[in-house]
This record gives sequence, C-alpha cells and structure tokens, in this order.
Amino acid sequence: MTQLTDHPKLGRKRDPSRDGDILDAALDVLAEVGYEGMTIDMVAARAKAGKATLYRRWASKELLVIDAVACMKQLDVDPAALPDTGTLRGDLVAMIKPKAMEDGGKKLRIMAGLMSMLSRDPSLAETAHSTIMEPRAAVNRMFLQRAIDRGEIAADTDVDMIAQVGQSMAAYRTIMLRKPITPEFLLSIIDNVILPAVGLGPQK
Amino acid sequence: MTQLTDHPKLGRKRDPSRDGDILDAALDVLAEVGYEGMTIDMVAARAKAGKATLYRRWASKELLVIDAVACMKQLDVDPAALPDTGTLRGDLVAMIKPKAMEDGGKKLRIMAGLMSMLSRDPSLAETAHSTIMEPRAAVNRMFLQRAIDRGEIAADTDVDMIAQVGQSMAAYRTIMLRKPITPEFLLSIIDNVILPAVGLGPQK
DNA sequence: TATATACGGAACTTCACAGTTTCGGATATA
DNA sequence: TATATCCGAAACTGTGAAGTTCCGTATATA
Repeated sequence: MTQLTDHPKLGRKRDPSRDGDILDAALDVLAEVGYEGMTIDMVAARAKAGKATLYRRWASKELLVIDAVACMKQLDVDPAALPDTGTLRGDLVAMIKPKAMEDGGKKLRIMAGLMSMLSRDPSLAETAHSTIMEPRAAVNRMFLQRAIDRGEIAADTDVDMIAQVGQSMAAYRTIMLRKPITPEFLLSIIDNVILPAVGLGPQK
Repeated sequence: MTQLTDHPKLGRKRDPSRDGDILDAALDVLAEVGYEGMTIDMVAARAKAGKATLYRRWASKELLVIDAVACMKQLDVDPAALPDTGTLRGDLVAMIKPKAMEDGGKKLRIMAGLMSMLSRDPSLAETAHSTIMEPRAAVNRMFLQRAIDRGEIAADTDVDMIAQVGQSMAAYRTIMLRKPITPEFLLSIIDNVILPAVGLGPQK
C-alpha cells in the first residue's frame, strides 16, 4: 500500500514541445488514412512518442483529433503576404502558387478524413469549416470587395456566393473525384466560371 | 461424416426480392451513419433479414456496399420527365422540386457515407461518382447544350465546368457545412453564379 | 541525493463488430 | 413424403484497435 501524493512542483516537467509534434503527426495521419483508418499507434509512432504520453494529454482519440483540427492555424495564409495586383484576375491568379496549392491540398485531405466525424460532432463540423475552408473563402471575399471598391465589378455582386465557388469546386475535385488540383484546373475556374460570373468575361 | 451433395434443382429457391430490400436497407443505413458506423446487424434488422441471408448473397460488408452503390439506379431522374421550357433559367428552375431535392439530398448523404472507402477502393470512387454525381451533371450539360443550340448562350461556354458548379456547391453545403439544401439556395446558385457565368445576367 | 513525475516502449485488458454456425420452420423438387 | 435448400433469429468465434498498466530511464525540485 503506497502513499498517494500530489506535489505539482516536484518531478520532471511535461515537455510542451511534444504537444505540437503529436498534433502534427495526427494531422498527417488524418490526411493520409482518415479518422477511421487512423490508429493511436500510428500517431504515436509518427511522433516518436509512447501511447501513454498521448493519453496523458488527451483523454481519447476523438479529443486528440478535435484538438489537432482546432490548432491547425499554421497552414493559414499570411494576410500580409496576400497579393494586391490591381485587378481581380491578377489577385486570383497570384494565389496559384506551389506552396499555397500544397497547403490547400493537405487541408482538403484533412477535411476528407474528418468527414465521418462531422455528423457525430456538429461542433467539430463548425470548427473544421472555420479552420479549414473559411480562411481561403475570406481571401476571395477580400479580392471581390476590393474589385467592387475600385469599380471593376458590379456593387451588387453576390460576394459570399462567388467566394465559395472556387472552394467548392476544389473540394469536390479533391474529395469526391480524388483528382489532383492543377494550375490548369484553377485557371479554368477563374477564367470560365468566376470572372464570367462577375461580368469580367473575355470582352467578347 | 456426412455426404456433401450438390443438387441445384432441389430445395427452396432463393427469394430474389430480398436482394433489393437488403440493398435499399444498406443505402439507408449508409446515408444515416456512414460506412464505418454501419454494422451488418443494422442492415439486417432494417431489412428484417437474418445476417446469414446477407452473407449467403455477399461475401463481405465491403462487397455489399459496393453492390448497393452500383445498383442504386432507382434514384435517377427519368430522362423523359426532364423539363424543356425554352430558356436555360426555366429548365434549371424547373429542376427545383421537392422530390428531386429529396433524392439529391439522399444521394449526397450516401456519397458522404462512402467517403472513407473511396481512398481504399479507387474503382468504388469511380462507380460512386458515375452513379451518384454524374447523372445530375449530365442533365445540366444537356440544358446548357440546348441553350447553345438555340443561341441563348455563347457557343464557347465551358459546358463541363459550368455543369459542375451546382453539384459542387450543393455537395459542399450538404457534406461540409451540414446545412440543408433549400430552394432559395438553389435559386441563388442559378441567378447569382450560373446564369451570370454564361452571360445571362439580369440584363443590367 | 531522495522524491516525484515525464518519457518511450511494450505488454496487457476490454470491447465492438465482422463473419460463422446452429436452430426450427418454410418451400421447392422428385 | 423424403430431400435439399432457403428463411429469420440468435448464439458463437476471432480480431483489431482503444485504452490501461508497467517498466527502465530521464529530469525536475527540495
């Protein structure tokens, strides 16, 4: 019979840097095999951590994933680095960069991996949307608003709806069709859908 | 040691009507809880069948689901019943009917439930897409082509891309946002995205 | 330097579910 | 009416993964 003690000042300190490593590993595995395919052993192995370390920090697989999604700000675009070319098309085309496409692709694969959890946990659906999908739509809204402000497009443009078009079609292609997002595909959305929809066709 | 017999003419015949009942039950459960949440017991209970009956007809849960998706033609639109109003907007708006929206919603929920299987089985991804998503896109392509033929819209319209816009945005809303598809939402896609994109804005 | 806690690793326990078998009863052929 | 197969129901088996415990070691306080 041993004495149960509780001396919070004593003993080795929990290493805070392990949290980020584990959450990153969880997102990697999530993007690769999805929530159901992911096992705690996979995440632990990827993070070179013991399973006990994971359960010391998160009570369950579900809570680990929820936390990982909530903390994935690092993939967000740097607002200061956003293009401002003077034309809507210039701004949209300037977003077609390898880095941004890679990050966007990973976000969409994470979203695909979360799919099966969304119906069980509506608050996760909300978190996932605002963390994964919303930031890029917000960028599009800004581009559209600037275009309105400079008189490039009509003031009654449905900014919210148009800003979702690219996101929706990219998500559809990645998640449903399982096809890669290419620069050609993104250019085609811009030139054949978005710009015509805001009245900026090829001036025919 | 009993004699193994093989008298295909003898004995009670397999009831073919059970197949459809079981496949329908599988699609129902799939739409409600997804592939991972679905259990064979749920499907058997829903179809009022014994588990042994299911395994006499399909070797595994996976094959049952693949067959269910491949056989779900009954939700398809009757090609003869398609609208032909004389205008693109008329045709598109005529598709906003309770029955079609309900069937479309169920199809998208089935697609969401299949998500976790798609990466494991690329041929299922192909089947699911051609069975679930493609038929409605084909209808849109027909509407667009007719509009081109009658000179309502430009001949160089990117029909394939535009035909996907509605599908993509509806799928995005149902699966990612978990919000219901309303007539207002569909009208907004038609009037604020699709028609402007093909040069049929509100004649401003 | 004694105590308390974190670490990675591995063995262990528990449980839900896929898949199998068995049952009594129904239905088909010969 | 004997045989073979189907049916739904329920008991049973096997397995993979969530979650727990224990170990030897590392690192912090007092």
